[in-house]
Amino acid sequence: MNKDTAPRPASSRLKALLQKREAEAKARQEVVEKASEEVKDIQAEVASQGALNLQLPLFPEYASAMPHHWTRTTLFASIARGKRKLHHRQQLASRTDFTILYTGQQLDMADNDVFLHALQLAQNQDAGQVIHFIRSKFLEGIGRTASGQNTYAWLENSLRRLAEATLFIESDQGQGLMVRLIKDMAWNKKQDEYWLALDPHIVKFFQQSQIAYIDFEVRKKLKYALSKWLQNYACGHRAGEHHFVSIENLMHWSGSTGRVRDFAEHKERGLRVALAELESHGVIRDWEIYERPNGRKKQLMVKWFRPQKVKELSQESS
DNA sequence: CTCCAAATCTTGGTGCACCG
DNA sequence: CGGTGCACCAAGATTTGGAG
Repeated sequence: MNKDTAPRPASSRLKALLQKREAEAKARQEVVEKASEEVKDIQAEVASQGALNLQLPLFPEYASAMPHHWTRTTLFASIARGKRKLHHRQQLASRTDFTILYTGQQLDMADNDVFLHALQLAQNQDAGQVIHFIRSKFLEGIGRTASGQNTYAWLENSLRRLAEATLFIESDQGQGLMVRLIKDMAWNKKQDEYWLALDPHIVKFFQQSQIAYIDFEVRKKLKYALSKWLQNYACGHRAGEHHFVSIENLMHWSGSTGRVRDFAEHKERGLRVALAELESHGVIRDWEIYERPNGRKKQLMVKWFRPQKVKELSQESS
């Protein structure tokens, strides 16, 4: 108690204090009410998302799709037979604005075909809805004609690989997400029936505008794994423009771990063969490998032009 | 359409001689 | 030495042929 302050009579002092507290309490109450309303709004929003009104968009005819970012990573790699690695929280090669930690067996371009075809089947459906398919039809859909146990065993293994793959994706803005490529699977071998459901979170990637549409009619004709990877990559960039990229980056992103010179210069495989194949199907044209001065060393670069209407070109050629 | 077994193919990776 | 062209390697994936 400080005697220097002029003490008001106890009653009026208490009265003033009471009024002050009441006002504070009222203000708090208002804040709480306002906050609870906001919480309700948020809950409603979350609930509506929880109900998964999200839909995978309808793709153009004959097309499947991949998010742009995914096409610039080694999530699906161009690897040789028998070179599949087992990853554990492996950071996949990608551009710096996007990181993926990957756990599971390394996926190759044939697995990519399976995933893309699953997306095709799931398009225009509610996210996470169950897709039903017959093995032979599915294989036909990805351009595999040979039947037999080996092929079916391969498809089953591929689906398992996709289901086992776990991705922790984070943008440079700090937004993160854990997804599986396939969320649910069921099968009945006697009836030759299979069901699978994609991870609804994947659909979020397809809600955004940056989607690479991949022409499956063209893709089925592509012979080389690297061609398929490059088709993804090329379709992840704007059509009607030239694209320039260092060959070293392309090599890393496509999952090749050999020598850059082999990747760039080999006459019977590698980049040159893949680019030539893509050009013959009208995906790209006017490609060129060139050198760019980069400090003391020269950097191997590649450029190409991607026409607007791949579909028309491919129809002309067929 | 499904299954089986064997033959063949694919493709990243490696070693090496050669050349300036 | 540094870069190049080329042959060869591994090892499963894919094809093939045939039968149920």
